[in-house]
Amino acid sequence: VFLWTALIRGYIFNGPISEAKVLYSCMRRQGVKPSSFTFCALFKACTSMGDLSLGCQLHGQMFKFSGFDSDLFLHAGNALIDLYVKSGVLKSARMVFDEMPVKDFISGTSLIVAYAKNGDMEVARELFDDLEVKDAVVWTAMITSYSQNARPKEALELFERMQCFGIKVDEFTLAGVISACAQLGTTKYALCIRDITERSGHGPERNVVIGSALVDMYAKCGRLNDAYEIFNVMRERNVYTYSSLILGLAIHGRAVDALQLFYEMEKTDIRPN
RNA sequence: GUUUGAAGUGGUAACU
Repeated sequence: VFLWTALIRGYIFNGPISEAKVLYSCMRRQGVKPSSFTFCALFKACTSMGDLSLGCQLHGQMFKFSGFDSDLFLHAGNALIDLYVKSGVLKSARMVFDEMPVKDFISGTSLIVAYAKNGDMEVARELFDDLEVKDAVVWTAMITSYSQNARPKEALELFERMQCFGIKVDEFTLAGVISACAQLGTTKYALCIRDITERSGHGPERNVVIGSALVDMYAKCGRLNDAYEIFNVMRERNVYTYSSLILGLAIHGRAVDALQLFYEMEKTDIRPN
């Protein structure tokens, strides 16, 4: 079973992936019992091929070989959840998750993001609260989910808790939090988050995402001079950066400046969308 | 005294 699984993985890595399926059939014909490692590899193959129905078949077969240690089943379960989430069958993904004796934040994060994208923040939050161990990724996923669902207060509330727990904040977290501050449109949070950003070492000079988010935030707060200041220190800019500042100028009655900036953008190789 | 094989990698910015 070790060799068969290794071979299947080889085909997933180097292709053609469809060979993984053939190998599994051969393996079964020879009476070799697949392990949790085998299923893990196969689910991964299904995900890259977009073959949901094969995944379902294998899911059924996996029950016949129960008796995997629960900590080994974790990996296969996560791979299966990944397949279901990416195939858009959230219900099946959730079923697998609920039936896993040992869960972790890897598939937990996938599910939280999937529910949040459906606008189901209550379920997402429930999953989040139920996770016994949380890392920076799942904290960030939950915070940006609130942010993306136009619930900035909850995003900031959670961010505060994250800091209390001493979880390390990175540029992904900051992007979501800055967006939340922009939605509130008040200077109160803006200055505080600016400070946190500076201290984090992910300043606008080097990071175009953080820079654009800050430009947007200041623009929404009506602090256009600060927005310009950020814009000017940025080494790299993109269509988000320009759009954020143009919009900020436009909604604060500075139409001429907005157009002026648009003409400047046209001189660069950044194309308007 | 030391050392041995295959597995899940999820979260980021504007407008609409």
